[in-house]
Amino acid sequence: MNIGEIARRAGVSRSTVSYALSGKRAVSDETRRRVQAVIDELDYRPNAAARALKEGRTRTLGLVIPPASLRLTDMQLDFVASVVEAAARADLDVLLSPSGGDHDRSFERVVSGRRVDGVILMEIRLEDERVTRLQQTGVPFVTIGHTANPDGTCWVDVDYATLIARCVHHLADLGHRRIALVNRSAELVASGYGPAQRALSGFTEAIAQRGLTGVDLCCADDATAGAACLAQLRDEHPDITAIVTINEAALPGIQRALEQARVAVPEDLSITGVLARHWAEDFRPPLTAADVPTEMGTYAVDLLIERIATPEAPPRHLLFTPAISLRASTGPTPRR
Amino acid sequence: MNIGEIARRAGVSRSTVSYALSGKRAVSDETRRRVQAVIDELDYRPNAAARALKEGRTRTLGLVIPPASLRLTDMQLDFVASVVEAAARADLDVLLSPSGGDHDRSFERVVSGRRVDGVILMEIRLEDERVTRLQQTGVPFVTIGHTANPDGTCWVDVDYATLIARCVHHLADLGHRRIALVNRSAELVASGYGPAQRALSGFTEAIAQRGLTGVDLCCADDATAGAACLAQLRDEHPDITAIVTINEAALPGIQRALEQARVAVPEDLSITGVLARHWAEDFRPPLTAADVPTEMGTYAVDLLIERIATPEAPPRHLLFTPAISLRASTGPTPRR
DNA sequence: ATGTTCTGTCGAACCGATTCGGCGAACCGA
DNA sequence: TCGGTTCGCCGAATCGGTTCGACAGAACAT
Repeated sequence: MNIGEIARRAGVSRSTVSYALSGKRAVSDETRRRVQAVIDELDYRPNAAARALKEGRTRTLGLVIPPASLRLTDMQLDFVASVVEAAARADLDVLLSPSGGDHDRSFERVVSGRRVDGVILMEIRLEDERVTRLQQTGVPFVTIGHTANPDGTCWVDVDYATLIARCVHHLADLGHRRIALVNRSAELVASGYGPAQRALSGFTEAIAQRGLTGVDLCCADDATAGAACLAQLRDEHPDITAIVTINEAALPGIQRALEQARVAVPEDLSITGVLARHWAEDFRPPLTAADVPTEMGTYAVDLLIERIATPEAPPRHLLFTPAISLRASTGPTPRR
Repeated sequence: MNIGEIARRAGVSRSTVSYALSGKRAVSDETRRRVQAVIDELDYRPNAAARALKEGRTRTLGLVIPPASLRLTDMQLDFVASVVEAAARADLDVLLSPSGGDHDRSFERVVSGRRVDGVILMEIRLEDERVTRLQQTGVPFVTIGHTANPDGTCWVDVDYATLIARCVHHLADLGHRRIALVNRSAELVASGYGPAQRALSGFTEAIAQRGLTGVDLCCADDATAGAACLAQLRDEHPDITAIVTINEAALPGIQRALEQARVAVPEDLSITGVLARHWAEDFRPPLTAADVPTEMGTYAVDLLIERIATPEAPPRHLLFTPAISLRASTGPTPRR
């Protein structure tokens, strides 16, 4: 079922079939109808590889995801889903490549085998060799999160520093003087993971600015660690009256530990942070939090499409600073 | 940087470069070294589209996922991750296609544009038109979950019926007489979603076999619905002493409702079911449950690779029936 | 009647790989 | 010394599309 077969059956040349399909040159209505009839009958669709070879583009986007060993957070999952959805809307396919572990063959295939027109890179480190590699090969790319020197690249990101600072200010306005930051895991922080580092810097700055007392701790990304983290906090810093967090996976554990210790939210302890909306809403009581927009992936795809079209244009960035949604988990300092 | 450029610089013909790379014909060591040197210098990699066109295969697998609107469960996520990982090990790439919503253009591109060598289809309905479509086009495919008439197709699946029955028997052995099944959402059951339906049939059968009293309810896939479901259960069927479930997303809500109502597990109520291991382990107390294997995706990929190699071979199936892991959430019937 | 423009179609080149048939040189045994 | 193999390489065809130049015929202006 190639284009030649269609041409023969319709009694025209191969180029005419091509033009009838693409509309790039005029074709008489009569001919177009005849061609279309044959196409419908045989359920013909042009071979993607042949088209890609001739056109020099694949109509495919590469999405580099963290390896399966690191389990994806809900936010990352939302991101992948919205990327795929947005690409589908633009009639683009998405090729997945696990990377960051030892699957570098996959990454190499995707970036230098010209399998894709552009790449979206998630889980960026502040110093990331994959970015360097992409710049070398000249493949258009957009990162989710940004590196230490972000001016030369395209990216979308959440402004963790500002958002965490806003959370601190919100708590300070309510009268809180001693606040804890529950960050992501120690390994992530150590490896230069942007969100974790920027959350910390936003936290320390805001704490200093308001003259408060701040405690920051790392917490692995699971419920058990969350429970342990809350226990440790109440043990070592019993005077803390509010918590700020970006660690979604720890929330169920925190919830459990709170109930076990009979700590009432927000009467005894206020909780807020930067979280995917559904995590905030699933907590009891629902968490006052900056909701990370789920359409980040959509914006990344738009940016990438734009970059593919005009690679010489100066790189653009999108930094999201969503407003804090007031729910029920923050309140005035408890009286003792 | 095409193969002609390499040939010119190495002073050989294009075919020699190709043979040096593939090893399909003898090439002298001297020539091979010279070619390799040029390739390394220019960082050359063959154009994937050209190769796919000539070879008639793309070295790419298609993975059809549910659309983003339905949020993926953790089990599905594990599955996607393990598919991508297994494909990468076999030097295959994975093309994502959201389908089941209204993005059928994407599905059509993937299956009939010869963009992939084979397809993995997840979230199968008992009657699924996508399966019919794939059979029409003759693209090799493997489904995760199976349709009403499963003999003609390749699939991997979890034997929900048997596993849920085993859970019931386990509880019956402990003395429980009145057991509830917390199923997935009513819509899923209504739409003919296999796991939900087979869980139900396994449940009813085992209940009848042991002469027990069974209650089955549907529960939306989120924490709030989980809490509501447990409340309803304790309200309408206060004599229930054990719960069996396959609804992971409802667990945090169930946990919360239990703690609020001061119901002790397993002293007042036993809980078990078929769940991804990490959900079972994150519960307090850890749930006795049949752990759904995380490597399902690996098996699906293996099966698909096999099917691509020998499409005429009779279709194979893999039905998983993992043993129940005894943890701490089931115990003898409470004395009143 | 003649020259010009416009329409619709065709043929051929091309994208970048793989692969088959063939060919010269080296090597073998008789 | 000569016929037959083997080895290593080359040239050309091929996969299935897209696109450019050419061209016949109709429409139109002069």
